[in-house]
Amino acid sequence: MPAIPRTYSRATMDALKLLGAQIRLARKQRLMSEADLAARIGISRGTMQSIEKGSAKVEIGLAFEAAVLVGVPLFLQDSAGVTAAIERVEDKLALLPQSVRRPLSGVKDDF
Amino acid sequence: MPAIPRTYSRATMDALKLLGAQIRLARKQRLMSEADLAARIGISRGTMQSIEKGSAKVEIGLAFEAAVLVGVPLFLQDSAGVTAAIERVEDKLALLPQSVRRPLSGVKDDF
DNA sequence: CCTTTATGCCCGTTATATTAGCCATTTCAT
DNA sequence: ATGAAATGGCTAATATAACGGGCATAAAGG
Repeated sequence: MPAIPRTYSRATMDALKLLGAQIRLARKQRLMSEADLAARIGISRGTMQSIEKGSAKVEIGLAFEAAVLVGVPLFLQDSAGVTAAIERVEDKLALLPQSVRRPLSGVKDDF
Repeated sequence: MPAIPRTYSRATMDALKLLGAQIRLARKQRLMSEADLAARIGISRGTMQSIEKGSAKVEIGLAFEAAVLVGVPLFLQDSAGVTAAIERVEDKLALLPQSVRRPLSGVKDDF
């Protein structure tokens, strides 16, 4: 057992729950059983259940695969905009210093 | 080694990459080091790096925590709408049969 | 009604993510 | 310039997620 059973913020758990519920809904709309979807992804039915239950301890890649496979949008509504969004973020990233570093004097922590 | 090194769809990897880049960007904007953010979440720096790298094999809960902590929006722009969205999805879910079942005859698979 | 299937849940085993720690390198503040 | 800190990448050890499999219940369709 973990010394401390790790906690998650409300926002995280809400997001997980939402994602899981969306997947479950979309799956049923497509008339797939848990076993069907699990097989498509290449995971066990148990893991599929964890995903739909909104468990925090599943591989993010598996959860995303499930979402993609049943048509639940990730982050952006249009999947076309994702690559563009990646570039945009990475452009901004390029403008920042490679390593962050607080000046020794006090700074404003937020913007 | 895994018998089969598991593959992920393009859409999934793009979403992962975007999430990671957004977290990295937001972290730097807040002048936090990898170690800072990792400590806040309660994870190792190595895992933090995996998250920002967009690895598919991190716990989804940890990745989401990182996003939340630096202010990267999950799925919806307004965090207020999340709970409402959950209810909406679960309402729809309630209207569907508890267990899906294909009629024996051919059905339209999509809507 | 009765049969078939989907779902919920549990357990032991196995695969693997996470960790702490370390070192090299880069990079920024002074 | 130079020193302190951030980042990148690696390792062995440990924690734990994912699996297979099984069983019970619910529920849909015939």
